[in-house]
Amino acid sequence: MSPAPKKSASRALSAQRPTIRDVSRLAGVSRMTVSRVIRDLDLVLPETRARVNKAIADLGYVPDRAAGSLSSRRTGFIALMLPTLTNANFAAVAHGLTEALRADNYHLLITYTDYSLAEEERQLKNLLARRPEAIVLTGAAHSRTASRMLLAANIPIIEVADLPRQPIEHAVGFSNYQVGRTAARYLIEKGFKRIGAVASSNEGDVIDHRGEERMRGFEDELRNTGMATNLVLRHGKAPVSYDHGAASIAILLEREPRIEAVFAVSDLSAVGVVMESQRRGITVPQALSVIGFGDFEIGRVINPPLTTVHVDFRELGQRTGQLILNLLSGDASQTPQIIDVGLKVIARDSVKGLR
Amino acid sequence: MSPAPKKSASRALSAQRPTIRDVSRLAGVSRMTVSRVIRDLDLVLPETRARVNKAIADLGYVPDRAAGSLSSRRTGFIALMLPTLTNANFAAVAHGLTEALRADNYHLLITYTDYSLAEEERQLKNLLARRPEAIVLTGAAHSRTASRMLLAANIPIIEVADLPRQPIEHAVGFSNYQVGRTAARYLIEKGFKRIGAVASSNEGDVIDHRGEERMRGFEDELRNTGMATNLVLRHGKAPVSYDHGAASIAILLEREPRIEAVFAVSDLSAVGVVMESQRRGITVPQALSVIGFGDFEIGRVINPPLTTVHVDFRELGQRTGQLILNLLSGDASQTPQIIDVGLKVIARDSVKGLR
DNA sequence: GTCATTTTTGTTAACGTGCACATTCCTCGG
DNA sequence: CCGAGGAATGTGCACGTTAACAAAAATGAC
Repeated sequence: MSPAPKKSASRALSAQRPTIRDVSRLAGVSRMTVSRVIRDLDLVLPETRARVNKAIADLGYVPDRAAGSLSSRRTGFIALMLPTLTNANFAAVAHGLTEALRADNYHLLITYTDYSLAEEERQLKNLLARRPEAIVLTGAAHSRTASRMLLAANIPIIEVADLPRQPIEHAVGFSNYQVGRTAARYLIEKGFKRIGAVASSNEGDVIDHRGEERMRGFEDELRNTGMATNLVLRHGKAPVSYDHGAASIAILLEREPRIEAVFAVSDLSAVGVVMESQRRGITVPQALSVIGFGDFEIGRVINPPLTTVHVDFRELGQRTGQLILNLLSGDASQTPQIIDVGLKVIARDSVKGLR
Repeated sequence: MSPAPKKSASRALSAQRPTIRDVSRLAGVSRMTVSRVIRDLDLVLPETRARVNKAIADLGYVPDRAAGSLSSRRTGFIALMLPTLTNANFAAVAHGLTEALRADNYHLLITYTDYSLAEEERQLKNLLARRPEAIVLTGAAHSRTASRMLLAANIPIIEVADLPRQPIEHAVGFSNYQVGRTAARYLIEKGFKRIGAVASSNEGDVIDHRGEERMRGFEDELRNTGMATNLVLRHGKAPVSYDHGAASIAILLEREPRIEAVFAVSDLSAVGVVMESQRRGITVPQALSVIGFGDFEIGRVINPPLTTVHVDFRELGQRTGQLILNLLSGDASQTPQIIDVGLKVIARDSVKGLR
């Protein structure tokens, strides 16, 4: 007499999370209609829509995007791979990207590699399994397998921050090489003769390729102007910090006490240069001029305020987001886009006006 | 004679992304065996495993976690909601969390709310549709619907950073109230009499609830010691910054030129206080002592270095990650865990040693 | 050599949704 | 009052994987 325990019966236990089917039953419509209401496809009669929405609210139904993704073949994920989040500029990229993508309800999948290529490869593998619709990463260097995986993924690839000489596909950023040249030019035009620079070592397992590009540009500009590059110092491990700058300027001062101006590969390092100099009684900018890169908040706050090469990373993120939206909506030309957001020197007080 | 065009035929177009089925055919095994190889379930004969791995490599197969999630009912996502990423401490939490979760191959789903409750609610809805297995968010305040959604999700909820008086479930953090009390106690014990504080306004649409807690603690400690609280200033909009500190100290100096010590709700603001004071010829710490909160890098770098209340956010993230792993592996007690990671004053030179 | 185990592999049926198409219902011109 | 055409809703199946169970093959104790 008692009915055989059917599967549908056991499913009826309300402990289960409600599905679109439960909503459709309660509202007395088909699953498809519920799906339409959820996605706002407005081919639904207002009263039907209201009934469905009530059912959704009553049941506390939350759509399952994994199931939706599987069916529609669109995940709504955008992958973002950064070297670290503990860097205000990279954080700003993430911020700008989010802003641009928020309206279209894309979800950012953020990972960071701690500047390790091996980790990048590992992360990438995991990331691709989530089927992102586009992938954003910092340019410069990737492992062989990483590059292959990227291309095989067959989705838009956008390299950001660094503008690589050979972009994989699209790129939004600035030229680190130009940063170096610009900084050198700035110091040269101010009339300095004994010009130095500090960066991390370009040997070892963790290499700051972006910083190294800046150094290359700096050295090239010095050479092109017929100036010596013997005060361009590579020292210590990436990522550079306050302590790195302090240690580096100590070395440089020993090598050439009459050094006039220094470019630091990052503001963080530049601040260390300034502070250590002051500690030794070398006043900035009277006795030593310093220019950094990145325009970190810290540079605005120290005394004297730091002259620096500035890139708008937030805008960089936003433009990347817009590019992605264009690419995915399909109305953009599919030819690789290379967008240079440019850079500029922000003159504060840490560089003396010789001229 | 010609076979009817079966569906399987059209699928055979190699343009399609390979699935586990393609791998299984090429390797001459069942899909299940491939699945086992992928997930490293080691009930597979080494030679079979090798054959499968070769097929995977040859096809460039990448598993689809959305399909896997649907089937296994485990997404491997951990949701993380922060007010912003543009804050070194929150970034450190994300960093610590990632480190702890990396080994178990969980994937962090990071969003930020820009300190807006409405945005938090919106984000949360999107997040829950991704079926995270746990959700980490900054404590303090949530909207009514947000709280309801959180509870209905039926997954571990961990509030971090702030230790709420009424945690939703688990919490890992420190007491902002204690920060305020500790700062006040520190200044009182140094022997200062005219003690002030600067924070953002607690009125308006964007309220820094955490900062307000610090202020409450600070005021309570002053009151408990029988001291005046008329120099506790709430001014301007959250989030506070360098400029906020500068503007605030200007107001306080007008109110009471003989003010001896100031607690700033954040190091960023504290630095502004220091700089603006110095600009006005008020030396720190001789004429004015300053203590901040957060131990941001900037505080280590300014002159004089900033005394501050420090919390180890990276460790906080790591311990949160460990808690999650315990909770999800099921061998932890399921009773709500409240973990206080503590705090400490880092004495530098911005507070004068009266005693 | 037999049979009970253990190890390895396979089969079937979900998981929850959206696409493509089909159906029903309504409106309106003639 | 009929039928064309559009608006609103419904049906069946596929998306790619894994859990649960079943079967086959290998191993070993006696």
